[in-house]
Amino acid sequence: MRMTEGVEWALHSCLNLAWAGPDRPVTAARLAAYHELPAPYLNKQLQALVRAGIVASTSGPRGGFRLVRPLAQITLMDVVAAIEGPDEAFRCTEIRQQGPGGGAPASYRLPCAFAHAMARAELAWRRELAGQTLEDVREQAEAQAPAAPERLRRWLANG
Amino acid sequence: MRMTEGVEWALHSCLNLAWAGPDRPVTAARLAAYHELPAPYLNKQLQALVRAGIVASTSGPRGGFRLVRPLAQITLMDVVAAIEGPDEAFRCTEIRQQGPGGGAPASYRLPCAFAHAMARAELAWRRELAGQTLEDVREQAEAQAPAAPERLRRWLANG
DNA sequence: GAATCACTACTCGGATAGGGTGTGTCCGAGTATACATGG
DNA sequence: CCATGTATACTCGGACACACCCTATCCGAGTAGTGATTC
Repeated sequence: MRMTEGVEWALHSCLNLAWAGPDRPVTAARLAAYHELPAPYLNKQLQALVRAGIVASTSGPRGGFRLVRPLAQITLMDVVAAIEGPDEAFRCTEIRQQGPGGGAPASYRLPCAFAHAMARAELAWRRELAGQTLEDVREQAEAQAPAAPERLRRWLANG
Repeated sequence: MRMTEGVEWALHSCLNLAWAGPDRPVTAARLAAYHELPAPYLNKQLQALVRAGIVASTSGPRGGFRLVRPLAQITLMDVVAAIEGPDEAFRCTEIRQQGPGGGAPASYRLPCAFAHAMARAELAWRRELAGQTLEDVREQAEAQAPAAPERLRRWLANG
């Protein structure tokens, strides 16, 4: 089981957008260059964030992306769902119904016990993701590197 | 994010092995036929369970697979780890260190705040998986379909 | 009749191809800006 | 000097190839059973 690379990019991009401030949008090319990421592909991930209503985009000169709401109102779950999609990791294909092992169809009113157990675990995962906001992460990140926000702003201004 | 199909197969196979009883091993071909699965590929998954020490294999005539320990001592985490591998879903590639965004290396003693947050969620997921044994699932499954174990044993005997 | 040996059939195990999803890239639609032009 | 229309440059957005991992498969190594053979 492996999560898409784009999730990490989207998370850092959201944090960078918050540090950049709401004054003017930041283009995908700038966000990508700041961490040496392929710009068109990061653009693709940002589009997913737009569809999820996390960031907003502006076309044309002086356009770019900006956060729609403050970091405190963006959970990790929001970003993961935006990039990875809403599907669950474990998808029960109901093999119990196939072949000689599949008995009377009346037994299949209730969901597969394995699927239920796996869903329970995924629920715990989602709950934990939904309980942490990007604001929490920002505080930790700034405690580790207090100069990071200012460095980003300078780099954006001088570019 | 998507979990391998083989996890579902491995889980049902373990349950079927428990229902078959410890008297004699069951071949991969029989286990596969019972749910109309591709036999060679299921064999591959069973090999992973062997490497993980969950089932044991016997070669030659009257060979096959059998459970090493009772279902109560096999957690969902054991099976998932055996099939999916030990790697975490979210793998931090430390993009924060790349490009102009990467500041002084001294800031990177501590792990990335995003990676820490994601790891916390995955820990909750793993904890939930480790808290449920196959015995728990067996009880639920037999409550839903009490005839299932006997049907499997009959089918194995008549095959 | 019993033990031994070789043969056979059967099973797992790892090495080998194909398909789907993520990864990376490109070009076109749309817009704010800047400039030239006319009043 | 100011308003207007136009051309321009820049940005996002979706459509297009490539690569890797999961899926599916095959054949060889090893083993238990079986039968013939010999003492």
